[in-house]
Amino acid sequence: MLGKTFDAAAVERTHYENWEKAGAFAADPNSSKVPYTIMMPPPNVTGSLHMGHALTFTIQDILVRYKRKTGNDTLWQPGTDHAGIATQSVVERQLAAKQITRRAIGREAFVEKIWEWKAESGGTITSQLRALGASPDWQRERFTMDEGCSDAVAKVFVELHKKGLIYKDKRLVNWDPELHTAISDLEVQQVESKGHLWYFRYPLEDDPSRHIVVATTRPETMLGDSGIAVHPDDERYKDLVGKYAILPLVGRRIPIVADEYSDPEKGSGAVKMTPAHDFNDFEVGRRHNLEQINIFDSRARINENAPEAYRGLDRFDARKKIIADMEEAGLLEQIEDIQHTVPHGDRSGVEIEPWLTDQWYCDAETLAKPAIEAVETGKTQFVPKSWENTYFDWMRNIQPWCISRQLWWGHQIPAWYGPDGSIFVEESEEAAQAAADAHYGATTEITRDEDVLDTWFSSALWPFSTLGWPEKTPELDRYYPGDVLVTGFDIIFFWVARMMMMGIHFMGEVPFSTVYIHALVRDQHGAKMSKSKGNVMDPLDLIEKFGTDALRFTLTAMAAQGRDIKLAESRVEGYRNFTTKLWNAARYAEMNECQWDASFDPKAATQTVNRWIISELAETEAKVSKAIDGYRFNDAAGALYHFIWGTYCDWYLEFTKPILSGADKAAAEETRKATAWVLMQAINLLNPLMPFITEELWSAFGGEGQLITTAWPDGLKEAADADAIAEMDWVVRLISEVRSIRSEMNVPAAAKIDLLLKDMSAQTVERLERNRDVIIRLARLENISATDDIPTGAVQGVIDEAMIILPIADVVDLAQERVRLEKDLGKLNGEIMKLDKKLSNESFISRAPAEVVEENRERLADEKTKRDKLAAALERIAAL
RNA sequence: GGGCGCGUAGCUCAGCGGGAGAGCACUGCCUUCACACGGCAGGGGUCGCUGGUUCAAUCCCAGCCGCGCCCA
Repeated sequence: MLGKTFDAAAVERTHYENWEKAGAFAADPNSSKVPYTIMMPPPNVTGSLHMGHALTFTIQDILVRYKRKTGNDTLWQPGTDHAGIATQSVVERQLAAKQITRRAIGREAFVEKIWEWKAESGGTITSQLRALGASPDWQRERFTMDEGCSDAVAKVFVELHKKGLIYKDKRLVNWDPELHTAISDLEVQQVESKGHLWYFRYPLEDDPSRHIVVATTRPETMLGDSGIAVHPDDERYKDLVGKYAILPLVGRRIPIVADEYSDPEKGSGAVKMTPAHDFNDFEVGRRHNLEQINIFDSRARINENAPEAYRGLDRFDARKKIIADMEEAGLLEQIEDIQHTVPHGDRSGVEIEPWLTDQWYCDAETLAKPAIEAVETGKTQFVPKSWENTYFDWMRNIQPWCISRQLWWGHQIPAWYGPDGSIFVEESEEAAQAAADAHYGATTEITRDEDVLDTWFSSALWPFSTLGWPEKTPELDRYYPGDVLVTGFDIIFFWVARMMMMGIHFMGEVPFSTVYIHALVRDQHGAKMSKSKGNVMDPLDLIEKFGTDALRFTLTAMAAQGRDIKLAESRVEGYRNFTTKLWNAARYAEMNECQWDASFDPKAATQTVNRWIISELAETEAKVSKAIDGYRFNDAAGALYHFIWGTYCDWYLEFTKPILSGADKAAAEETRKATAWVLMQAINLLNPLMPFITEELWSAFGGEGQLITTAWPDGLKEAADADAIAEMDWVVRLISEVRSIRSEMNVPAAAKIDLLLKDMSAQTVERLERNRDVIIRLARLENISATDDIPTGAVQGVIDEAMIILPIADVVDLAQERVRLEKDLGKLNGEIMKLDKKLSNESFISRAPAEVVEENRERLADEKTKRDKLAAALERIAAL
């Protein structure tokens, strides 16, 4: 016996364990079914489940569960990535609490500590994914730093290096002075902030009484200035180009050059050039052979390349001192308040310092070309399509990808150096040693590059490294390329772009044919969820409160393409109520001994009401399949919600109550079976969205095996019956009309009244006879009969050709009835006027498609019939 | 500055060339034998503004106003 409400917490764990035990999630490389592959973008091993995860994994899970049911051999490849900076920071903080630094214990011991931590807490996110009901093939779970993935990384690095697509270069990088590592452009957040523009006077070499004024937002960088740029067309400075200024506080002689980079409108029109500390200056400096003077150490303190007075100062202290010193020297002309963006590291939160270092780069431009073409030619398609623009824009302007990081946690770069700096890039130390020995002609000591690779380098290989590449495994052959990559737009650059580049280069094929970009989950007011704002909703809290199914269904129902999700707890509550509704429908079926019979043949149903619900089910199945196939998850959720609540519960279960208790045993028996059968089919359709409650009900009703591996309903269309739909639609409309009149006329809910019908067609008479009991029950009637007369003071309505007459003269307030009829007539007349106007328009008749014209004619006729009947009813009232 | 997107019922959003929809909220009635996490009925919208295309525009196009995001 089912309990009064669904207790999610009580059954979720059990069903999940049963699925895993039964191997329901497992891909089967030996299967003859068509493979369907989703590569789970690996979450950070340090992470814990947030709303974004909940959405993205719910969507992936729906696709995978659906495809399993529709006859595919599915591989949903799970795993985690090692999240270089994030993970290293966590462990460093733990050590710092004990006053230990990583340098103090050394690389080997430190990395060991991280592995220990990973063993301890690395399972958090995966266990939370289980709580969400995600069904990836856990047996195949991978980690970006496990042996196979690491081998793939080494091989890729070596191969790309041999082709010249990976190289070492001295360039400016985004340096995080807190974490002491280079970071990617994508890990830099531009923060809008208030700042100042300081105007400095730099004296001219040949006439120290004259100055050129430069404006800067970063005075401390002047210590590294090696030039001044002005616009070639700027009349103010034309005579100064080619001359020299003397850098104050330093005394260096620096050239004044003409370069279009300088904007005459901005500041003074003259810009100081610090090629070692600004990306734009770096480019200008290259064009004019300006010196690159690095004035910072790795902590962004002034180094030995600056005058002694400033050495050792932190960059912000140096700024204050320089401003003070310039002012004292009379060289500070003015200070302007400005609004500008300042780059910050998204992990450390500190200001990023553009810094000149030796780093490893990947030639992303070359790798991007085929990746761009693959999307242009449709080998990979974005859904929604508009995201292609974002992808193209980034890929076409891609910069060399800095892949080295000054961390200890990650894939150590497979490059070794000889005593003279010669580089040996090989997959193993032995191979590098052999190469070095051969190079030097004698056994020579080599040392390995200290740095590790960007985490995204290994994530880029995920679609094939997890399948065993570079080995030619059956899995690689079968599951590559994958079908769809599901992710948020903010990750297009991180995953999509890089997986595309590496996949095409090493596999010769795109890694996935579709990229589905879903929304971001925001709070109910549309603000991004963040810890500092305190508006974070924890999916695990919601799961605990309302159940996993309710959370999943909420996210699905709100996952409309191209729009962010503004999530409020009340929505989850609303869909929790939906699970309760479904649960109670099942409880009702159970109480009425509606038992599941797998052999029930929907095509053989004889009762109109059963043929009708089967037809509605068939339409729902079609809608849900179409919606999931088209990544329109909200449509799938909507169709199921409407069918289960609005059709099955609100109407079907009510329609069939008189049959169940009626005298026709055969009809009752068929209806019992149909009730259970339709419920079980609906549960099957709902299963990908709400896996737990559906599995629970499936077993409660004795469904064979587990619902997760039960095939999607098939052949429903053949059982659909348009006549049954038309008939029950008429019944619904009749009942609704009677109820509506009763309510408006304040007929007490408990009062049973008579219903008279006039002018019925033969078909209506038949429909009435077949559904008499149901109509009496649901419209709360005493009796229904046909009539030719309209009793005095009766209340009237219309359904199609027939008049609805409720002889309740004794309780009717005539004035109220007049108001009701006039209101209805008003609406009808409005409609009729619009249709009349349209149909009397010559161009409409001649240019609109014939079926549209015909449809409008029919509608007009229907509305007029109804209007005439109501008008007559109103006249009769007036005559009283 | 460049790009993308959004302005539809009180709120959150579907719809996107031919009769304005949903959920929640709201109002009234109902302790009807599955469900008050419920049932029945109902109110509420010049579909941001202005033009254009069309027989027909919430839907397509242009401009404007307002809002958001991404990139410089």
